[in-house]
Amino acid sequence: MPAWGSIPGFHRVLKRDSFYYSRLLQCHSSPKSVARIHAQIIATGHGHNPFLASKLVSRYTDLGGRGIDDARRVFDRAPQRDILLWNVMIRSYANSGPQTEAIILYCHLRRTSVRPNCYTYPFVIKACAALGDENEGRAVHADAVRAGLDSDLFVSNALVAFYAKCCEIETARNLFDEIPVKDLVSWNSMIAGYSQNDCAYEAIALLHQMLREDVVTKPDRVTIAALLPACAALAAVQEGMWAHSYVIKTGMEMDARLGSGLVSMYANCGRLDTAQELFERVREPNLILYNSIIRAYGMHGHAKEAVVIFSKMLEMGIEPDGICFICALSACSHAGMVHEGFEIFEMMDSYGVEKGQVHYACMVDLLGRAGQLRRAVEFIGRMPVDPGGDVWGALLGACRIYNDIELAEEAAKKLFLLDPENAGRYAALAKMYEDVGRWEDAARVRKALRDRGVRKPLGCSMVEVDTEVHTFGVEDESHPMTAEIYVVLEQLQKLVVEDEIAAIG
DNA sequence: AACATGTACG
Repeated sequence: MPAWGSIPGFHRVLKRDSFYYSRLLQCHSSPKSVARIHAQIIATGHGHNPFLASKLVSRYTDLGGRGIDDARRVFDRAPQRDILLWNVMIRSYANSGPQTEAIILYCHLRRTSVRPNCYTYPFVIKACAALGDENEGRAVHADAVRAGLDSDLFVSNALVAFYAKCCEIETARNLFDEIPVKDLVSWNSMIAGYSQNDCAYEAIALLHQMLREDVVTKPDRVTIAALLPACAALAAVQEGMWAHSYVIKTGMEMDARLGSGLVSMYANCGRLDTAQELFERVREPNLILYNSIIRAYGMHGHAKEAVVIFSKMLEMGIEPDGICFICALSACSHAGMVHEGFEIFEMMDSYGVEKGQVHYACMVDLLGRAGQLRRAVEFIGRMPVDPGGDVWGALLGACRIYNDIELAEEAAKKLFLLDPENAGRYAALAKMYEDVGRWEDAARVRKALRDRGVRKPLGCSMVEVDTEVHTFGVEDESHPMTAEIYVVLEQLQKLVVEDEIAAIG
């Protein structure tokens, strides 16, 4: 702009119509120049032009921060609003928040004579998904049906993602199946939906359906990133390695999104070394990638490494979040690093991260596993918030290790009140009674458990051998090779004990 | 002017 202005007579050749300002906005992105062009638009009498208002709304929103407020001022002052202007303003709120504003604007729009079009619905539905507002989303869906736009591919894809986000995974699948010609986003939305709803098997099955049935649509980095949590959940190392090889084969850059998914997948499949190699390969690491690798070390008992990499992350200036502290604290607790755990716990305040139930539970677990049950109880007593099921559950787990039945009863009593549907914890108490021969008490707990009806499945480990997935639960004797497995398990336990003795001596 | 992606205690 300054360069053009310096050409003599330029302003006479160039007509300063709305297209001129539109182009001008296209090539200027700093807050100052956007504001200056905005002033010019008003000064030259183009302020009433809804097309320019749309451009300004988009531009201001792109600036980030408080830019969206400037965008809203442009929208509010526009003397006339066409559907484009409504759409870009709704889009701004859907993407940058507050998403409730997107919905409020849509409601205003419905009361005008301007008709929403096939661009409007994806924006509004996205806002509903971000808020998890199921009722509003259903209403918008109904509007789209009435407007005859629900068969639009973008609207359908947005609805699939929305219902998946609201845990209506079957509704999502039904809509997905209705899409006659699916595109990459259709497949990605549905695969991601399954992954996020703990339907790991379905996610992987759908990928295979995509590869089999849709010859034109090829998986991209979004497909892979959505698939990886499913591979991790099933410890499906074959599928996970296929995903990894696909990344390499198609020359995808190893960004933090793919990296964190792959790190977690390999860690869950027991391949810590591969997870570590992958972590180092990511050029621009971010918080989530660090969280993944810290958890990976922690879950494999390498707490020292987990803490080292946690410190390295802080040195790099990456701000930790609540999840990051959960990963670091649990690493400490599995390795008995009580002192380090408390240091990290105290750091939460200085980083402005709020301490949640899970963090307190980690600390109880840390003390409890280390055998400091009294200190754990004191810690619970000093908590500034009411201890929840997570906290009592951690204490109960520790009582189980150290056979403190009285304290276990106390913790279990609280758990019955707070978290009556969690079967695994009562099973732990019942097992303790059985260990000391208090069969009647054990039977009483198991009966109470049955009476409550809902039985959450117990946790289990999995391992994939060739093409078969084997699962193992606590006290599980259902596997055809149970006898052999327990022989090996006993050998391992002997090795661990010898190792511990060697470490002490 | 459009919809889809990663990390979480026991």
